[in-house]
Amino acid sequence: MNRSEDTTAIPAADDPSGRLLDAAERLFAERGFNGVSVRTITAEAGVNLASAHYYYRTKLSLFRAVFERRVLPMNAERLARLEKAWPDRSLAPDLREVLEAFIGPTIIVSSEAGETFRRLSGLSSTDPAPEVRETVFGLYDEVAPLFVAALRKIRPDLGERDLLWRLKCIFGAMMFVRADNGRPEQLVGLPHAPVDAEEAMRHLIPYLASIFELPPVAPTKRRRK
Amino acid sequence: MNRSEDTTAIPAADDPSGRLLDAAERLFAERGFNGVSVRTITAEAGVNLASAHYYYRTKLSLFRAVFERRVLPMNAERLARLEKAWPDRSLAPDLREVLEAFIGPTIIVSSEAGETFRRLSGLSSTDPAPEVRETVFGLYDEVAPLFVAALRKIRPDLGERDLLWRLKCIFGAMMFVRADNGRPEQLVGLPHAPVDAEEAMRHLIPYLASIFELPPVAPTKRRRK
DNA sequence: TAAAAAATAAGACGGACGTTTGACTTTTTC
DNA sequence: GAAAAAGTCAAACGTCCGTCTTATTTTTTA
Repeated sequence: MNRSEDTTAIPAADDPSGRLLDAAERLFAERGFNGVSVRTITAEAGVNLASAHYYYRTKLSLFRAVFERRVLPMNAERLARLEKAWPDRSLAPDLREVLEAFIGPTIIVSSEAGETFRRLSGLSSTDPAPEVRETVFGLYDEVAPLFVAALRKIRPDLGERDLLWRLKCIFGAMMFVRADNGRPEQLVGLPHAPVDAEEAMRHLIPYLASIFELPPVAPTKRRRK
Repeated sequence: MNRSEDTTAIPAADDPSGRLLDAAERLFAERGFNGVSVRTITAEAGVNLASAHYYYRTKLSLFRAVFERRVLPMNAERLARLEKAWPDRSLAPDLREVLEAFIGPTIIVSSEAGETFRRLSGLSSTDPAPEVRETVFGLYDEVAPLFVAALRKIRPDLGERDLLWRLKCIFGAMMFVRADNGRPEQLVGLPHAPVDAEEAMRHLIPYLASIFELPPVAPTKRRRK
């Protein structure tokens, strides 16, 4: 009804396909892929149900479109930052710069619609539906392996298991911050305010760097029975 | 059909209500609350559809029952360990012991059905459906505040924001490990094997302890415009 | 302005969902 | 062994789902 009031997302023109993207992003972020119906999305977007099919064919490809709109520029930014932090592949880059290149764009995202998308992508990486996770992982495949390669270069002394477990901690913290479920705020008695990207980076980088800089975890020798 | 082959969960007798619990746990862990229908659960359990209503009234209360069966003993174990690590509340407990008390039981869980439940509870803490998250959070309310209190006692010098962000990292890593989505394994080129609880603790404890032992993050001074 | 293309609309498709009913069967109780 | 309780069952309730068809309207093109 009100044409200008609730277009929170910046990109996408004010045509039906763009309004569908915006509405879908907002609703998927709140309730997840399977928690929202196409009907709800079209109603929120103020377009006819059939338009969703007309522009995006299926619900999953609408979801993919929502994701691609944000992830593709975000990945470009991550790659650019990583390139800058690691111009010479034969030399080890600086750990903090690599972490910033990898995590920074995912926290900031490229517009004020970031808050919504951040939540969505945090949710989706552990979405119970396999097709959702696969869609999301696929879109990160362009950057994530390079990040792992950089970490390997920084710590060639780490075994595969050590690398794996440090990655789990880094991804876990990153995804949890992005999903922003409000639980930690509830537990320390603070209000659940939107993530402040600058503050997030100020904490995340040293915390995650400290994990990665630890000496290798000695594997427990096979115990004698 | 085969009575003894696939009773993965230890507790719950082999009666319909127990078989429902087992089937529900397995299926919820695979596909999430909204990804499984009551019909699928009853079929997997080999009981009539109406039995689900007879024993548990609603799908959500079946979910809650699944959760309570594991969480209540797990919380008891966490409380016991925390009590042991922190007998005198006026003294600061040892950080690693507190982390072990809090995280250990969630990784190990009390039976070989732990693998299934671990995934389920990792998934559910970021489930898109609010009623699911609330159910889960509610069950952790008995222990989580005590854990935060212990952390405060260990580091009284930390400001609220520092505590908050360290909590986010700790919870994030813990939940990510429990959800075990296989992504890190994929990225480092290792097979996605079930979590080895001993190995998990060997890595998680020093990693998360190192985060918590960092000096306070200096808040950036309010910048002049 | 006529023809072609694009967009929008209403509605129905078959199916799955959570939940409930009411009749039937088994088990328990005395 | 009769009465009561507990458990099981098939069937249906109303609702919502993703998708698609077909018709109509609007816009573009020539």
